[in-house]
Amino acid sequence: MTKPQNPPRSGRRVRGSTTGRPVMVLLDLLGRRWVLRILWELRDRPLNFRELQAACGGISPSVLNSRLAELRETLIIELLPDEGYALTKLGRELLSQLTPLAVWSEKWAKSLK
Amino acid sequence: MTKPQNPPRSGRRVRGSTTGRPVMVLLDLLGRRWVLRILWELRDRPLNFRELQAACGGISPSVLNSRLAELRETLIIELLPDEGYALTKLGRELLSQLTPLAVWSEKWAKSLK
DNA sequence: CTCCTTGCTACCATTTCAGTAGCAAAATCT
DNA sequence: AGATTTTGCTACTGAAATGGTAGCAAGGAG
Repeated sequence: MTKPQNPPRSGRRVRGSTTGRPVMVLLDLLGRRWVLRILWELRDRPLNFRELQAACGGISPSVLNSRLAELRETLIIELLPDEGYALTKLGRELLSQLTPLAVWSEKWAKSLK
Repeated sequence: MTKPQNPPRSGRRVRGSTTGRPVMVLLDLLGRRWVLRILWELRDRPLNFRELQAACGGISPSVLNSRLAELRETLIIELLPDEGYALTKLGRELLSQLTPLAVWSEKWAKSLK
């Protein structure tokens, strides 16, 4: 990883019907394709663009790039020169609230069989 | 709400690159448009189809219908005659893990300003 | 210089979603 | 009973998001 280059483009559009309440904005953000997955893949360590792309099973770079831009604008991840994309402090807080889902999902999977 | 009618169609396709691990399947499900929002709107009480549609800010009925079908197949919600769509026991467990996000989102919103 | 890696853009085919109209069945009214 | 309203849901079309591939510009290595 080499270029910390261009800063996040500002002006993220708020889609749909978020009434402006933070929880709605958050659900809206997390509900976008690949966002949860990206956070999940960054749980252990920073990954660079192509590592992240591979970890997400070959997500197309254009989509990955726009998701990363959105997550950077919202201060959930950051791009560290020579390290790659990493969760910020906020991002780690958010992820910590998501990790119980991994446990629950096991139980859920059993119910589905 | 009147017709408990046709049962959920089986055979939900697993999109993208879920490796089959339950947590991946879950993140994939939750990452679909409107899913988190639907769960959120059902947090207090069952809602019928049109109430839910209104609560989600006018989501188109075709999309709502397919999301509801998916959530029913995965046993997260159910359609109760004379009550409407409601979280199942599993669904309530899932939602309870999501509610801390509402608190966190307030803090997050302050950081964004 | 050449070769490789990396972040990212461009382009187009495919899928998904939005938005509206409206139907069939059940409930409600008269 | 007949008429009207409500409700779950489908159909259809245009718009938007995504998938998939190719490849560029810049930095590093040799």
